[in-house]
Amino acid sequence: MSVAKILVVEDEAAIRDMVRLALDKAGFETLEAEDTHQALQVFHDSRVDLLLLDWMLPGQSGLELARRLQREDRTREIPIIMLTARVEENDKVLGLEAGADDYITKPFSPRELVARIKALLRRSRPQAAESPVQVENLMLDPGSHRVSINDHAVTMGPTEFRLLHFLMTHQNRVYSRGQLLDQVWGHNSFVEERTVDVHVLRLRKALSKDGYDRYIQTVRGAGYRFSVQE
Amino acid sequence: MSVAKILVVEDEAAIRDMVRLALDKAGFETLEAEDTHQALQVFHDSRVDLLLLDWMLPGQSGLELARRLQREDRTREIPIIMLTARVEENDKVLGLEAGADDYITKPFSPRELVARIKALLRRSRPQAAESPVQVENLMLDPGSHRVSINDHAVTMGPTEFRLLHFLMTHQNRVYSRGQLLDQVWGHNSFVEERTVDVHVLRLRKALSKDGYDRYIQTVRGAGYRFSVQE
DNA sequence: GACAATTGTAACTTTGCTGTAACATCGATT
DNA sequence: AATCGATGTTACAGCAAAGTTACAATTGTC
Repeated sequence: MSVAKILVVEDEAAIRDMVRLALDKAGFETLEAEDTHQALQVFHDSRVDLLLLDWMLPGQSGLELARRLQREDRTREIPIIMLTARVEENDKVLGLEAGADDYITKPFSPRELVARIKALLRRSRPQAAESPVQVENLMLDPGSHRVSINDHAVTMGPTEFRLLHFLMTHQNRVYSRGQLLDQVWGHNSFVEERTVDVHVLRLRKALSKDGYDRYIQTVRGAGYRFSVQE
Repeated sequence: MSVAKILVVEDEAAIRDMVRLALDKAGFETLEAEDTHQALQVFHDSRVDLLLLDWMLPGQSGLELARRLQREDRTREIPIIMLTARVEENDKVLGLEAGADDYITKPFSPRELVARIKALLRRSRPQAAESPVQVENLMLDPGSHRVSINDHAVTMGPTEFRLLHFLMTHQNRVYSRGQLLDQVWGHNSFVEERTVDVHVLRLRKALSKDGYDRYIQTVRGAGYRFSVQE
């Protein structure tokens, strides 16, 4: 996850523009939607890391959208910041109940907005703060996004990194190509299952130093496994 | 469930043909219906694992069919992918609300279609994590797909693994070759019964360490049995 | 905008599993 | 012990799964 994608759901074009300007400047990628329907569309088509949601929307309200996202696995973990037009206690309470993680009242400064977003992303992205995983002299550190063998850096592509991370944190269990696609590539990718093989090959090449590729094991007819044994 | 059955509800013959071609090639079994009425007929007559539903149908719309399936227990769990002719916001939202799990807009590539189907089938059939089985020092763990005797790894082919798993979870009962073919090979396999003998032999060889092959017992005239006794 | 890195796919190669037939052995029945 | 059906064993051809390579397309970087 290089750049966080932030979806802004807001009917007023002026506010959308202002928000986008602020987010672009802060280095985020901005997605936009004017209403709930468009928002669902965006959720379907791309990964969203954080949702900026206006509470007062034409048609289906932001509240309903939030509740809906709570119901589905794929969207449940996405942090939500709600935008409220004024300090209305009732809205806030409802919003927090519906799964909003934070709120900000208009008018707000771009600086405050960005600060809240960063804070929330930091908190809700355990991956970034996750602890390093080590197996013998093979070490993977999610924080610095580095892999090393005997303190000697090992290079690999992003996909291989995610694959290794998943496997190291789920040792001794066999995962089918399909499961790995779900876990490592994400839920809606149209990728051939055999593609997994190629990335396993690349990962093995990267780990071949000191024979650490032996831990990436093939289980014929079942999938792949990370294990120290055998 | 060896081969997934997919029902295609689509009025245009050209698209039906294209879809069937793609599904056949991907190894799925295809059922077809031109309208809602025929579709209900198919649901009545056979098991359906996934529904590909055109949204624009003559007569009763796909939307109504989806809602109807939601109402009945037997069909509620069937995942639905809807086919929409064009990007029509309203349709998509209505569809997702009516219980569609995914949608795909025409024109679509066979590859994308198959990929989405596979992903959906994978997700909607979460394999229950099976627990390890142990008999004395013989241990079989479905999760890691491993067999060991006295903590020492034992290797065998996929079929022997499935056979041993079945036998260990159904001890002290005799199974005929025919029954074993059904249980271990799958319900519609055209395999000689004597093939079972060969795999039993291979399994026995694999278990011969410490004499664990003695648990795979022949019951003359009846079949095979896994038992600790005798 | 040129260059490098990464990704996904297809094609080809290699590996080893699977199913079958043929032959050997065993056990029961006469 | 002779016979016959059932089971054990072996060998092998075909095939499916996994490994590998090359490449085109995309993406990121300077």
